[in-house]
Amino acid sequence: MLKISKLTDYATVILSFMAKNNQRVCAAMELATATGIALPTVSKILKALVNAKVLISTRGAKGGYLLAAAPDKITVATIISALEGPIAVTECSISQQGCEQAAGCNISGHWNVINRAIYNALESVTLADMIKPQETLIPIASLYRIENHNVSQ
Amino acid sequence: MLKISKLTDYATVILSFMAKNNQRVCAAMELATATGIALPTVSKILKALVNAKVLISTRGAKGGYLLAAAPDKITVATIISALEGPIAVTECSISQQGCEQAAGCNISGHWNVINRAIYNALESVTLADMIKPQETLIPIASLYRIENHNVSQ
DNA sequence: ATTAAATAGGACTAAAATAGTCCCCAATGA
DNA sequence: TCATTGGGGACTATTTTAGTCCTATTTAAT
Repeated sequence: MLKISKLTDYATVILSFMAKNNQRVCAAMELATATGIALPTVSKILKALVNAKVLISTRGAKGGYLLAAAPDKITVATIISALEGPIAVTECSISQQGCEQAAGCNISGHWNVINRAIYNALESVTLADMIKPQETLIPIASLYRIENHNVSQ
Repeated sequence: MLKISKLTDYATVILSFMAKNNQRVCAAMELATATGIALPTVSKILKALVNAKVLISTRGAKGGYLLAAAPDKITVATIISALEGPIAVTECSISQQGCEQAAGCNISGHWNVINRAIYNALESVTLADMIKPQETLIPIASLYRIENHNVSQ
């Protein structure tokens, strides 16, 4: 199904909340309450986002988390790779080792093309887009081919 | 990491082999030998591809599998959805139920845009592309934005 | 100084998804 | 009629993901 993990999905919810409250430090506890996600899980996600430099943290009393950049500078690609590592459709596209498949694997170059395309798609949507009301979007769809979904599935 | 499953990866290897031997019926056993993938696993994949109408099967002695269409009509999107179901980055993009996340989930529309973009990317590459020598490709990359990968990850 | 409120890091467990195998049935050609 | 080949589905094992918890560290307030 080629899906993102639950944690990544949560991350977008958390970050959307923070984007709406822009420039205010939020404690993990507050975010847990606001989103309905359990505190330990929220913490885990926030830690990952800090490591990926999507968030900045301050420790100690009155500490918490803050977006490291403006919402329109934080892309979905960034969020996904913060929680799941590099965006790559196959293992072999990450490690340049190539796979051990004996025969017929000269395909990796093609996966790279696909990866690039997907990466660009994910790079085209930002946190700022995500907190816009739904009507105002559909813009990037026009960047991509919409026609001929004709092969049966 | 947003990756396809191992089985899907195998499927592309198997289908590539078949595309190169186009218009010849291949038995599961032959494909297992040719690709180095275990027979039961190959069978499982072939069954899924038949169900998705990517392959046509003939039973009985001298039976086997055949591509249901020309390699340039079989897209990567089709192969992935044959093995993994509909291509959708989030659960909620499939079932229109919406998610149970209490607060702040008006995001689904945005995921749909992303799904569409990814789907089109996967739809742009066919089996025929995959069996081409690597030099001859990189075409669809130009359909997508390549610039500004500037947000840190 | 001490304490309370926060995050950091990492170990651990539980749950779910994926991969892989196997068995018995149905079809077909020799 | 028998050997060969696919069909369907159950089952097990493995791996990944999700979720929790514990201990240490930092900092503001008193």
